[in-house]
Amino acid sequence: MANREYNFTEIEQKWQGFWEGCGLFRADENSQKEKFYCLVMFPYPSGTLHVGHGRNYIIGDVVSRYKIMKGYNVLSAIGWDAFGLPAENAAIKGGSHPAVWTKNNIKAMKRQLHRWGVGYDWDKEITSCNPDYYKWTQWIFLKLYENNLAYKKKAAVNWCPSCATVLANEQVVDGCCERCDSAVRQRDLEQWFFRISQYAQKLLDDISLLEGWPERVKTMQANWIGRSEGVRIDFRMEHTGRVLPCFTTRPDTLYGVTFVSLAPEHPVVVELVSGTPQEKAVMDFVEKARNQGMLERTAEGTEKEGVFTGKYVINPVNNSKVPIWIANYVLMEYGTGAVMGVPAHDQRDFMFARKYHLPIKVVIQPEGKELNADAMTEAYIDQGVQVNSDIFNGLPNTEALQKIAEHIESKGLGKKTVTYRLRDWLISRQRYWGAPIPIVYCEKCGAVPVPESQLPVVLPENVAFKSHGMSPLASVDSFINTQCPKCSGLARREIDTMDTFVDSSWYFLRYLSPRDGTRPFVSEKVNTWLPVDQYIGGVEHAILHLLYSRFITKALHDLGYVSFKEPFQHLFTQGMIIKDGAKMSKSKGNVVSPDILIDKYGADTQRLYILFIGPPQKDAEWNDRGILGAHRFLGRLWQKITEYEGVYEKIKRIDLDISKLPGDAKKLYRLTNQTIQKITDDLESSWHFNTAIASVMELLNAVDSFKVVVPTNAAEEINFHVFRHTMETILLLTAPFTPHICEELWEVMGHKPTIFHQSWPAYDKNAIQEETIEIVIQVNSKVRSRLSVPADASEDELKRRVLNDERIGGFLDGKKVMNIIVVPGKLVNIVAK
RNA sequence: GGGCGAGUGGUGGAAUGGCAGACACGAAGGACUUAAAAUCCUUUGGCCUUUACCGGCUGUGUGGGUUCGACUCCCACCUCGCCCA
Repeated sequence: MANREYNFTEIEQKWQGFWEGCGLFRADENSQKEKFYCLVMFPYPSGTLHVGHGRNYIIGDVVSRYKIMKGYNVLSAIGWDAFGLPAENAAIKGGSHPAVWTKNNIKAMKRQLHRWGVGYDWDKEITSCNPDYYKWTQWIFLKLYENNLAYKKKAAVNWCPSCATVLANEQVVDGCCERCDSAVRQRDLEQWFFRISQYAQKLLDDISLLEGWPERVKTMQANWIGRSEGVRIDFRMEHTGRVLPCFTTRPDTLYGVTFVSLAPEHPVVVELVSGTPQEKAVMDFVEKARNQGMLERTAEGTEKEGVFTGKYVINPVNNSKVPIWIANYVLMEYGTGAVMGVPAHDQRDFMFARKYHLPIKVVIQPEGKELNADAMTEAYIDQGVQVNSDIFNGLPNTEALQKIAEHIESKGLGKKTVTYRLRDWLISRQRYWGAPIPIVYCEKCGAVPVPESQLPVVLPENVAFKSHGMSPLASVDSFINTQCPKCSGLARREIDTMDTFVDSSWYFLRYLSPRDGTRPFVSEKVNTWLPVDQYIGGVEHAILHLLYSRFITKALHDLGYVSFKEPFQHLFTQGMIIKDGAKMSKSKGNVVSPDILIDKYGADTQRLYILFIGPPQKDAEWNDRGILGAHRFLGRLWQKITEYEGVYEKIKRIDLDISKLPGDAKKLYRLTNQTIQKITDDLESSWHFNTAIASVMELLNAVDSFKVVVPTNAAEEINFHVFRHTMETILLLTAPFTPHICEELWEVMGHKPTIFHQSWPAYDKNAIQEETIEIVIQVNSKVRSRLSVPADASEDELKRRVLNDERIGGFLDGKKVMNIIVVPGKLVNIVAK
């Protein structure tokens, strides 16, 4: 029989069109089936996709197709995280307008997604830079603002003096501007914030609800939120008697305080030194520290530096007078911006004290050795017993920690406090290509929110991009000048735009009603479809995007818009594809383009290789030649099935019964059923696509040595039945990975499309059990022989046969059998001396 | 410095207490071909032994431990990656 050629280009186009036409991925609103919301992180349209990106979409597609076959009503949608800096940078460099640049990239990437054969409900496509989307991003801002979850305050921003512009954090590379390399300074500007810190405890507590999340992502989130319990201790300033609150997690070291240090930004600094001899030195230091940048200031290797203010505070528990210093390693953002210095028991304080010759006082002695302040070379931070601590002497420090905290609180000298590392979310960007913040400033009324009826605040298109100076919006008069919604007087619009993480923190709600012009999302729909059953994306979003999305969901929940507390039930983080030892990136020049490979081998080959390359949660090294193995497998599958094209329809179907099959057929039929079990297991439990594919390859290898011909007698017909069953099973099991070829071959085997409306194969329970098994015989844990026995052989039977084994006899000569260990179904180990 | 993850043939990887290296890639040899590609067959961790078969030893970053038995569990260490300081 003449085989057809495997023309993957033609086949892939044919089936992509077919699925689109039959609406395979169109989620059914009225279905009785159980819902399954499968979500991949929507891409930033940066240009074109490389094979590393592909992993995300292909995994998502495998899950969607598998769930469709499992009988779920699947929702799988895609969109574009389309606001962002690269588009604007391209415009500044003299390229096209961000809108055009973005639109072109979306077009290119959409084509790539189609060519991979990944299926989405394209009717639900959303683009975050379109007014019909960002109108609702602005709506969310207003809701947060109305509920005191959005506010404005002065905050330090990154400022490049040479470009005369504000920089986003990601534009600051090693403390310098990414464009001109000049040192970035901190500058105070009015900034918009979301009050995520108000949700710190809920975000922390509800991590326990995230059962389907990787442990490490949950740990990263918990660390980022950074809850710490401690005590606010009110020191009094000697010269005024006013309170200077210090936060500490170690109240047990309170008697060891020998100085207090303030953050350079601390508001009390100016009044402490103004008009004093220290003023100049202190203010110079403050200026220097502020230009140092947070990261550098707190880095372990950085020199701890400080300056004395000339003033003192009184330690409330022992009335000792200690100097107030300013120190670069103290941050205003943490605690109260003032910390007590305990050099004997804190390493940074220790280094600081040694540098500036401040006293060191030991208050915790370790068990069994004597600390001597003068002889110490580093701080003692571990546990011990209190000394020099008045009424707390002799207590273990862990106990004293509680007692001193209670003592402080009962005497009104401070309060037990919980602090979080999590800061409020700074959402304003001094940038053009983002959703405008819907606020206007009126001389009479102040900051006034734009009423919902006037949304969206449309981003003007006709603007000039300059590499220097303010955001392009600052010079668009028609945008800036407006009427106050309250008093109709003259007003100016806010020119800052929103962080793109705001756009992406709610897009999964919009997929359910992407064209609804009256509301951001339909509560009944999102309450039905969410939480997302499976979220798939890169681990690089483990903190920010996922935390922001959780926050927005919780805020919407508390405001009564959604009924669920968490947006994502299960999270899967796929590993990166590495090439030449590095992450694929344009700048490194190590990207592999999917288009060339699809032209040469087809999308199915590429999908199969990406899935076969290794376990998907781990990083994997790309090998250009490795793809050949995947292509060969598909070629052999094609060959095997098309060889009998036309025969399948002629042979009547019968039910197979393993007990009636001859030897070879029985073996193949059993292996086929075992493979169904193995693959289903791999997909359900661990997502080990690589081993799933390996076992299909093994099955196909087994088919190679199975004798099958176009049947002319009853025996040949039995074999053909078994062969057909195996090949159909292979197609069903492989369809989620390589959908086009499987769909085509399904048709070749005489079926009507689509294979995805077939149910996932179930294995024949009678057919997976082996009749005879091979038992390994060990002598002193070394394999010495093998034995073929019935699967149900008893332990005694095994022992008897093993000891009678002729090969084993030689190894037991002159030895005494001490013990025989039998592992049923696996091995027998004879321990002999 | 802390937390988490990883370390297995020439390469990607498999095995989560029971035959280490499944399945692939690459390589070597062979078949087909005028030739090449494609395809198919055989071999393929290292060392030793043997004409050959059959064998033996050794081997999962390093060093200990638990166990009849350890890539797998425990302790210490080294290297790399990520996150936090």
